[in-house]
Amino acid sequence: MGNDEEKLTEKQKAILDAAVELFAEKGFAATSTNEIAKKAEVAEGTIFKHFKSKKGLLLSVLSPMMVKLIAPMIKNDMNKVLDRDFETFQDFIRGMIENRKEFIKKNLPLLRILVQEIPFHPELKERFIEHIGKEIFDKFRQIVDHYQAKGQIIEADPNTIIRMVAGAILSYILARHIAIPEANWEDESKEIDKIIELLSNGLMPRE
Amino acid sequence: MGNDEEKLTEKQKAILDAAVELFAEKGFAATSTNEIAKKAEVAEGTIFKHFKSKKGLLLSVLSPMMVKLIAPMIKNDMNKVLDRDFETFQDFIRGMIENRKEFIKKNLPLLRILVQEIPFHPELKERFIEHIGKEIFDKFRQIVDHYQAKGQIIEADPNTIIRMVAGAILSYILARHIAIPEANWEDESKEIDKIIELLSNGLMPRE
Amino acid sequence: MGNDEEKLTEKQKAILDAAVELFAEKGFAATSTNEIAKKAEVAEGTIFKHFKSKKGLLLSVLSPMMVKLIAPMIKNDMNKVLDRDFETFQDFIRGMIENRKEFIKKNLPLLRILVQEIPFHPELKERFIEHIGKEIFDKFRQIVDHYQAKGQIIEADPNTIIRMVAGAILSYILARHIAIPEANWEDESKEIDKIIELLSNGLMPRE
Amino acid sequence: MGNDEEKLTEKQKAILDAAVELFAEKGFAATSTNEIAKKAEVAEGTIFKHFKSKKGLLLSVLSPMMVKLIAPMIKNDMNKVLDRDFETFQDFIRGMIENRKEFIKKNLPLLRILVQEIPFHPELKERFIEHIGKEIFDKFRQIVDHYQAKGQIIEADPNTIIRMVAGAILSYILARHIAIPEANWEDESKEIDKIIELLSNGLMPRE
DNA sequence: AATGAATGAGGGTTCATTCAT
DNA sequence: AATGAATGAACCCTCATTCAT
Repeated sequence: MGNDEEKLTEKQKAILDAAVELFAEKGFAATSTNEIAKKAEVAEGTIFKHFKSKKGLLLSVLSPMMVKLIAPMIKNDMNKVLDRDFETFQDFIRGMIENRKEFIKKNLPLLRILVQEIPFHPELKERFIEHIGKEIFDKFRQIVDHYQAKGQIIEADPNTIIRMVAGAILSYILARHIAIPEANWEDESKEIDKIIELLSNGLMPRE
Repeated sequence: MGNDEEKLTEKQKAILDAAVELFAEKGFAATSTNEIAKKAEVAEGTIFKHFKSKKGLLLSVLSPMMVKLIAPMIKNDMNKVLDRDFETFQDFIRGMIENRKEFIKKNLPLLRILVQEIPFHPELKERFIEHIGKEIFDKFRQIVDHYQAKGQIIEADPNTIIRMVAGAILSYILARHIAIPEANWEDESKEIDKIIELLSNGLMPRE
Repeated sequence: MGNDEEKLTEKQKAILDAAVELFAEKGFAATSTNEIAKKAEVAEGTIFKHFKSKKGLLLSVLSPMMVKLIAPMIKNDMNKVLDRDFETFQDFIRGMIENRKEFIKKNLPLLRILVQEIPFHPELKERFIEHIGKEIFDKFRQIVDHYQAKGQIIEADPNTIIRMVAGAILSYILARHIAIPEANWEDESKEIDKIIELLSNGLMPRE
Repeated sequence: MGNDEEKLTEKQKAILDAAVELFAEKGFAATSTNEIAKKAEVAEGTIFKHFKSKKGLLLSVLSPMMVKLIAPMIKNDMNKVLDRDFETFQDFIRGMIENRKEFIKKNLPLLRILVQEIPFHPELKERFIEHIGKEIFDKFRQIVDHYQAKGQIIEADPNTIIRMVAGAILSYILARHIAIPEANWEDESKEIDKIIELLSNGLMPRE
């Protein structure tokens, strides 16, 4: 069920695509397998042949995105930090965002489903926290340590720092792409600059 | 349907309480009116006599909390700012949080339902944005202007500032009370101090 | 339950009126007591205080009309025939129609309910056939005998004659007042004349 | 939903049969889909898979009979009249009845349902009047014209003539097969003879 | 591998009726 | 006499899932 995209048949892909679209639009519980089958132009039985149950379909939908969103951070970003490809913490944040921007935009519906459904599926939550949240959190912590050691960021509680950074970025993504996409937003990289600036320098004027 | 709590009968309260608990636990779509009736120790028909439909029940559950969460900000906080009861921006944020802390803790399930269901109910979203979101956003903007005029916070884009503050606070609430309440957290007011400190001074050391 | 109209309270009348209107419009089974209560501006419980059950209400609605429609025929028409107030069979038919015209027009909804519901309520059917249908049929038969004896109508099977007359009149009422009231009809008494003419002289030309 | 009988599966036929029986016996509104399912020995869901809704089932029940009852009149009877297969108006009526006798007897329950439900389902009424009633009425009118031109029937208003004939036949069918089938009826063709005789010669003796 | 007819449990909702007030 | 809150059975319908083809 942890399908690598390459091994999927046309029908399987059609089902997954339809499921993503509908789960994101109406929520998992409010989407019927019948609707999915229709949108995927597939018989209802076919869904169950491939994914065993509706829940299995949900997991198959979410699994690959978790991996793809998280893995590069652990593999690449960390190394780039250690190899001094990111000289400053700001560079790191900008780089991290830049690397995921396209992926996130393409997979917004998936992210939405993940965020929506995690509270209702303990296995999902557990899997996410244990295998992914912790790992990424650890990596992030090491990165914070790294820049703290270099004296680039202050000696505050790393947890709070991480939450602050994550909160700033996520609240931006949520506001821009999900909550009020209809507002007139500036160019994306400018918005990101503003966030990074504020994050690093705070809200109070420097003397 | 916009019930003042005082006018509710025992049964109505029992239904609302049961609904809140179950909606928060399993989500709106995955909760059956049958379950609600059982938990409220009421006949299923009674629910529909009072709330017309399952969706009507959802609205009746969410309406009062929206009002109670938002109204005081507009009425009280703003005045306190103008009356210099909050000397600094930090004081304002601390005061605002302090005033809502109890309410939020008592109504966490309701907040959760609101956040979970808003994406799937356009009327809800509209009502929230139009009648509440805009008003509170305007107020907040005035407050930012006020402190910017006093030179207490930098001249950055107010939207970004607001998102930053809100993001920091919400990510704390989410992390502490919903996502990983099982982590070992420090005393709440200390955590709040850390957030405010970081928000105002930023992540980079002041020389 | 066989209420004489005089003894009814305001509420009872309101209930009966509302019931008549709704039963006629949507049918007995498809009308809810709740609707009746609302239209009668009465509490739902009140209906059951007075009429015991929904079916009881139906019977209370239909009982008086059966009596009023049928009784005069037995009491008056027959005597008029015997007293030679109706010289010919045609006079009799015209008189009978004339006497009931107003009543029927005013009570079309009731007639409709009666016709609609009789097939589904054996007691109703039985009561109608036993106590009313037979009596009126007997009377009618005597009348046919009377005019046959006078040589005014042919010696055919009285049953067939009665059915023919009744069929002609009813199909006119149905067509004009229920099935296609929107067609452009001639003046009512002219239509009646045509029916009587055709009934008595038949479809074939008299040489 | 306008099913040709041939294309129906066993289950579909069973459902339709059960529905006809129950609708005729208790009326559409008073028949539950649960009952139909049980009588058809089918799961309740199956009904809705095939007929979409209870109302859809009603339409599927009635549609084919409307067609089958009416179509032959337009196609065959008219031609027979023109081809002088029916020399007299009486022949025509007798032929028309004869041709439909079996069908009507087999489909009495269906006729009953049609008559009972038409008043409560505007689409049904409309469909019947527009697509069927008008067509058959026009045909019938042409036939009356035809025989009037030949001098076989009098020059009265064709509408009245049609209503008279239809009323006579229908009141016979209603009386014999629905209202009081328990009465002791003569042989059917004799009854028909009597009706035709009365229709053509009227109630008054020809000197 | 794929279908879609069939299932029956359970969904939200309405119902006639009761009963304390 | 009148109310209307409360009931729970029954309503129509949808659901995820199965299975013969």
